[in-house]
Amino acid sequence: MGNNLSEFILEDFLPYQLSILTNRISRDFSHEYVSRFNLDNAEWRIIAHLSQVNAPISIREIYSKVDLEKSKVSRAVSRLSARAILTKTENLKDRRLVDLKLTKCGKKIIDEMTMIAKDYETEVLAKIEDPEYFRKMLNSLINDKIA
Amino acid sequence: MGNNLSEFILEDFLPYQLSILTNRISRDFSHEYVSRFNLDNAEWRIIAHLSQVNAPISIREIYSKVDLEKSKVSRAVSRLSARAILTKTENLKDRRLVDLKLTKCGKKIIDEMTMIAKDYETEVLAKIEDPEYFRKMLNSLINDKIA
DNA sequence: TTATTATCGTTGCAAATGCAACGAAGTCAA
DNA sequence: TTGACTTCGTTGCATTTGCAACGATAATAA
Repeated sequence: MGNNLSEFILEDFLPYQLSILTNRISRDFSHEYVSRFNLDNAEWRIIAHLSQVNAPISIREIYSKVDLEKSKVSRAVSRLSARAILTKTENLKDRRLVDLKLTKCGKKIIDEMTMIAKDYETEVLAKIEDPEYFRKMLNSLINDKIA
Repeated sequence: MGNNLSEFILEDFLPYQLSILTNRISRDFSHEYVSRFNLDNAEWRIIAHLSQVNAPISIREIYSKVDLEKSKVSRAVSRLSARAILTKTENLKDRRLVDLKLTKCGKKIIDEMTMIAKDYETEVLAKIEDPEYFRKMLNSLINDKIA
């Protein structure tokens, strides 16, 4: 009777599926840094990003690379600074900038989290047939070009 | 010198990658229902879900199936009702429940959005080598079992 | 029946969010 | 130099969010 060809099935819709999966994974993994170090997602990303760079970097550098709101980064950085997980110092070449740098405490956190993160990732990928290929396709979506 | 084996690369971390991709896709697609019908994500999901069911369904039914907060659904439903996109009526068998039902206006919206959503999905999937296989793996992650 | 417990949808409220505006600092051109 | 413009990080503020508590209804047990 009705034209079922035009039905819309939300559960099969790619953006919805991605959202469901991502939220679940995000929630799962966040449990690790919340329970151990009482960090939120922004704080976790900031620490993780900082750990990759040797030289001090600015707030601008962070929010442009790590997909977070400017004000969110600013506030998260303040909290992290208050907890001595990182230091904020004035950049002497350009005094508008703030130099951010992990403290020993911050490095300790990322060291511990690195192992946990890798384990978690392995655990998730174990659920799919061809993890390598999946990641390749994921990357091609992220980078907007055919893999 | 340093033990680089233990470095953590945020950009390669699966939960982070999924988050980036999902946010981008979500933002992209939301543009369609925001600009055309001034709906937010919760409203969109509610309409989409309602369109799949013939019988009226409750708020509880929606938030349990569609991964939204109870209060978010309640408020979104009120807005949609105020705009006559759906109707809220008391369920006579169980007066705690509310019967939700799309109006003609609501059906019109989902009809139009169905085509747009399908086109968008096709467009996204065109960026990967083997869309079928990708979806299969995505499903196995969502359903937590090996595909 | 009555008492207890559970479930429904709504709402109060504190916290989080995101935008825009701000002061401070730097850049550039006249 | 001066003045206009840009960029930096912070913050004010209105909106959104999510949790918990609530009244209303229903289910269960005594």
